[in-house]
Amino acid sequence: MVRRPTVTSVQIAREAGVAQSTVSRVLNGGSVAPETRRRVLDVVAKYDFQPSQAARNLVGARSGLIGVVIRDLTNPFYPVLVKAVERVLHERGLRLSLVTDVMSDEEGLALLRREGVDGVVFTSAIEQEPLAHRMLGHGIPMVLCHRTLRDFPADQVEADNTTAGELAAAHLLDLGHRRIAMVRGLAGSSTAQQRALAFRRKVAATEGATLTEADGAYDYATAYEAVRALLASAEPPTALFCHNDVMAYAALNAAAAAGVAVPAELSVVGCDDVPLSAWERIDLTTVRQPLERIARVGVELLLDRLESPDLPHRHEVLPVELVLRSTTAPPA
Amino acid sequence: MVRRPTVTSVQIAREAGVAQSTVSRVLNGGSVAPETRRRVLDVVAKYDFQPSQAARNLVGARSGLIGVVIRDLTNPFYPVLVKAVERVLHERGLRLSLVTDVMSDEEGLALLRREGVDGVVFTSAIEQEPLAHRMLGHGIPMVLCHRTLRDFPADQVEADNTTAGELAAAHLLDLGHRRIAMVRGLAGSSTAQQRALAFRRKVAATEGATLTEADGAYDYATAYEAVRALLASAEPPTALFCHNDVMAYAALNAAAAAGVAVPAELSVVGCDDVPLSAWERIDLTTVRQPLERIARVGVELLLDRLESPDLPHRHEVLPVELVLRSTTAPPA
DNA sequence: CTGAAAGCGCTTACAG
DNA sequence: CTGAAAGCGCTTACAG
Repeated sequence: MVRRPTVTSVQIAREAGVAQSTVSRVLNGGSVAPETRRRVLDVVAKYDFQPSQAARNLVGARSGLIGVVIRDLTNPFYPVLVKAVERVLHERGLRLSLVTDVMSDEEGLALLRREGVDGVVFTSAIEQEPLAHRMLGHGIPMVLCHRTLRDFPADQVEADNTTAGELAAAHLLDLGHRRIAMVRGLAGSSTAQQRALAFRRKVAATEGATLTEADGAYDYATAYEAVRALLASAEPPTALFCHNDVMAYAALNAAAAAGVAVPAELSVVGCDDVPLSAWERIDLTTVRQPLERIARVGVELLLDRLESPDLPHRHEVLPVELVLRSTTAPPA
Repeated sequence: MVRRPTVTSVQIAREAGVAQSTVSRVLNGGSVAPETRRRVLDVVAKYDFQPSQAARNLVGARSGLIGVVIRDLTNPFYPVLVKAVERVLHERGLRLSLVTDVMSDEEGLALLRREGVDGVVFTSAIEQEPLAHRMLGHGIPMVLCHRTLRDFPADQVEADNTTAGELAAAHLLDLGHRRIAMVRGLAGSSTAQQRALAFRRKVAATEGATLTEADGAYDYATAYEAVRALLASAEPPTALFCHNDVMAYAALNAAAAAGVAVPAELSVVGCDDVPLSAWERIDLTTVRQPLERIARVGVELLLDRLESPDLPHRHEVLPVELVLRSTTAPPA
């Protein structure tokens, strides 16, 4: 393939009768005489000139690229998060470089390094998993956004997952449920750990309440199977806390498949409150995470750090709230 | 911010005792003596060297970047499409540069030009809208993927939307419905136009059948309101064809809100068949588009064109199928 | 097979 | 305010 011809700043300079460096100054806001600036901008407009990002990155201190590490884009949680991150980045004139589960951690890291990202918004950290540590080792500024890591030397933002677990437990216990189950999120994720811990503690403190747990890995299919098994057991639970909304949908669907009425025979509480959950056909009682704010604060922490690398690390915890809808009720 | 120090090919060369161009040859598969190659690769491995993509882009004929233009990432249709596109690109060693509705068309085009994308997968073409034409005008190779444009000089792939409209109409008519409504997709989109035309034709050919139309713009909220209005009319339809699944979900939810039983009082057919539609709580009868194949064929058409710019334009139409689930039944 | 050199298109000191 | 020049880190002919 032949490189298609592109207008460069040299050609703009020639046509405007100035030095190439003057074109650069006009575009980057250096001091230029008004008349000169006008002449240059006229030629820029004439060709709709767009300076090469590759050349800029090569010479400049920043690439304007921010890596965003997620996992499965088809989990409805992530598009909401990515969109919010993208919006904030775009407001600041930054671009997003997406790393998903289409590639391995190894490949993702290599890509972000080759692309020279200025920083990374890491949303899917897992304890005992080296990717986040390796990134930091390569000197890439990073914010842990949504999922966090204990004692990790970086800025972090997350929802108050402890309160999330407590709110879910308190709600189900207050309704009178005692045979309770929990479908956990991905092992090693801070969100699952914190929600599980808080939920367990609250249930354990209640006379006569029993808790069964299953691993749902934040995955629809895994959770569906886990709930199917729970409902088929000798003493099925009357209430279920799922660590995210997607697993709660799986629970609702598995219950429907098993002929178990929600909420009459089974109460279900999720966690996230993605838009789907408000649909009449779903109408899920869930703990709302402030997703937009998590994204915005995450990006802002990262940008602050790019400005001031020596700032002490910050760790923001954002409030959650229980959203009551129609998937919970007192036990039969 | 200070540029953080990065290992370059010059340093690799020095440490391996070879010329910098030899390092480049090792990495890009030029002819190098096995012993030399080994020495270089040892040093590359020692530092986990990643060559700068910016420098590569600046000098090379290709950037390895493919623009992917979508609109709303939170419409569950797009994550599926983007993921499929990303997977194919990754198999070919290419990266994706995402343009969404977070930015204007103007900004998106400027970005793709600055980034020097090798080509663009355009998924959201609209008739009477200049973005696709302007891209082509800038000499950017392009494939119209999913939505197409009449007489547009580029490769195109789409589902057989005419058959989609016919299948939906035939199904509802066969069930005995005569008071039928259609919620149209975005005006100017080929998908909405083709589906509408075929559906109308089929209904018009049926004695006694009437068709009411509403604009849903492929948007949940718009469709919800449209269906609410339809159901509140003096002679509400007994069957509904929505031009995509998201609008069908809106219809199901609006029906639930209005106390209209589906399918007893209202049959609903969608179009897409995204994973959600198979959920027990939704269980939507819909026309399946081969999304993965649309994405794969789209990327392949584009890559073929990058290899051979003078190939005649191809236009692929992929088959659809009706997926019967529980949102349709004979009228009461 | 290997090295020296040119050059991709910019930004950024440095002079004037 | 403006221009000439260096240089970012690579790939790609071109010699040898």
